[in-house]
Amino acid sequence: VKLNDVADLAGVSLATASKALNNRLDVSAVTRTKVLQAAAELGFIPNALARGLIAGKSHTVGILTNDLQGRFVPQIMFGAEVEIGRESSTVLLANSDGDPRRQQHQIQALLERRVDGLIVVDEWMETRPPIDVIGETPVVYAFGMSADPNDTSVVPDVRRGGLMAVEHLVSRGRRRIAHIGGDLGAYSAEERAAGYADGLAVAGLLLDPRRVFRGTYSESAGWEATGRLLESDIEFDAIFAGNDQIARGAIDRLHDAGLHVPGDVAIVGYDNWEVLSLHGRLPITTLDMRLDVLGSSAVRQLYGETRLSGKILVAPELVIRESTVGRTS
Amino acid sequence: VKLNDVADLAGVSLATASKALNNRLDVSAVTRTKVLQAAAELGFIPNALARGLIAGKSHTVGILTNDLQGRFVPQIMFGAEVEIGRESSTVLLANSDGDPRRQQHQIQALLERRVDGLIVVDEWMETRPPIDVIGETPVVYAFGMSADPNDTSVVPDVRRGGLMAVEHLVSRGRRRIAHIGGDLGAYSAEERAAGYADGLAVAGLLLDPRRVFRGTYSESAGWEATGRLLESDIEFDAIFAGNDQIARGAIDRLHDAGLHVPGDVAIVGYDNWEVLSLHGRLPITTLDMRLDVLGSSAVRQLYGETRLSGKILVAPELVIRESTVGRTS
DNA sequence: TTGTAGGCGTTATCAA
DNA sequence: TTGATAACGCCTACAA
Repeated sequence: VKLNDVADLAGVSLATASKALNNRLDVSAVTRTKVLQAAAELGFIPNALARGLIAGKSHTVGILTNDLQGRFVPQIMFGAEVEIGRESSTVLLANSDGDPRRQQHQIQALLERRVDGLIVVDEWMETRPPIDVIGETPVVYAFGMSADPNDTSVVPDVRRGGLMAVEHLVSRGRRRIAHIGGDLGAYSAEERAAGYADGLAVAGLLLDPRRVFRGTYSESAGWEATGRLLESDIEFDAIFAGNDQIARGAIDRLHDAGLHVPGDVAIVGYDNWEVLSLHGRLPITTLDMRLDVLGSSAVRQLYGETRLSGKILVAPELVIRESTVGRTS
Repeated sequence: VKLNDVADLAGVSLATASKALNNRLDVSAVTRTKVLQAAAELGFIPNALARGLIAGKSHTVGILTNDLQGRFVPQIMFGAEVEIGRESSTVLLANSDGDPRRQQHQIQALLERRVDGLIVVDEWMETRPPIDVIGETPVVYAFGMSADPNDTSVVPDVRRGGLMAVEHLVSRGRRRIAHIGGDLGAYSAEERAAGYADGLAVAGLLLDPRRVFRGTYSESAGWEATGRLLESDIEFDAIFAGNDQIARGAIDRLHDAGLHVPGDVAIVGYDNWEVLSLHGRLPITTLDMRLDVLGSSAVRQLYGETRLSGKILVAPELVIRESTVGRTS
């Protein structure tokens, strides 16, 4: 069933039917009603391919990722999808699963479908080579950062998050704040550590290197580093953990040592990974990167008149839970 | 740059250029090379909208979900995306976020774009009303089950998973196997409990109702139920947990009681949620629902000649880890 | 206010 | 083996 059929049933011309359905002004109210009725009766669904062919655009945005299963990508996609829907467009999804050859295929497929723009979403906050697009299609990077500084990359402000974590702990009266961070060399981990240093500086506290541990982003790393802290003679009344897994490991270790969280030691995590931070043994105060906001920002960059170059930072949000403000604190 | 430009540069007609690029037989080798060269030189990208307009299909599958952020949906999408790529099609993604009005919009948008089929992915394994599609577009449900038995629904065989869990524990010499299950009334929880009963029956063991606990799918539920088991005089040497969160809660509780896992009590979880099952304090033996397989099965149903009606079950896979075969067991 | 006709980029059907 | 030409379904000047 096509527009022609609708026009026939309504007893008008193809052109008039088109105008009526597209809410154009130069159609009488009676005609419009007739056409709408006919369309409804026939269950008419306009063909977006034909429309797109004429318009030269598809009302479609491509999202290119290489890790659908990660924990960050889906959240970013969520935010992006909402914003794309707001532009009455839809999402064309392509996942390369880390295979560059496959990715090139995917890009081709998306360009053939004439996406209005492309969002490249990484699972890791690292600098990455720009993708290879021929033509004018605008591209925005999300979470991962393009190596080309002229590209637009939307990323979480994790350094700020480190600062906020420390500020919060200081506001809870903590002064001897340790840091158990993630992988050495990882951008996100370095930035969080830098933010930690910022926070201490702002509070006028000395950064004691013996209170800083760096390992992997895992429970066991948090567990072990906390163990070493306990075994040493270094005093500490709070830990800023590089992520919620580390935080969970730290909490379990403190608990096993008979210490109370946050009574004896307050904990701040990062990522707000709810299975750990909200539904775990003890709800954890943590920094939410607002990946939904990040996703929608990326889309707005795509649609905006002027695309900013370089990194666009998205502020995190501190989510306060019992690991810093428990009743016994 | 369009096909016409390529034809001009190659010095052939539009029709010939088309044939050359589509690997049709009736083109001389020389001409084909000329055309391919011209296309490469111009960076020609065929317009899929024009193609789709003629073919009447878009080489695109719609994935409709209402919870992008869940932990099951992304995995299912992953499997589906791979399989859809294999058919050299792409994914049109739409997320209604649980809003029925929005969902109707999304369906409309996907149909307008002439998707070749629709996959409806739920975050919960529950019976759900079929979606309202006008026209011939085939629909397959994944994870959630359509209330209409004529529809095709691809779901994990969780009952079988319960059976496999018990069989595994029995094979490890356990005889007094407790079950801490998920929400009463939840399909997945009921089926897992039924599988637990199956497993005991197969092994010739008596189902002691005092060894069965039902609560929520949470760490705290696992923690508490295990506590009650410990406080009672009921003997148990293993727990089949309804999911990995419950399993983790149980493990922590046993640990706090000074018991060894799996030495004193072996634990099997469900879902293979890796943050808990693999990267947690103790790697957990668990059942993986093979959601990637589920996703690709759904796609195969869509593309297959004959679509099966009713539930299509996907077998789970037992992932053996230290919570049942630790060194001290 | 309505209708006619041309065109969007491609493929497919015929003739040449 | 090649090339005109008519679709595909819709939108939009422009004419009536």
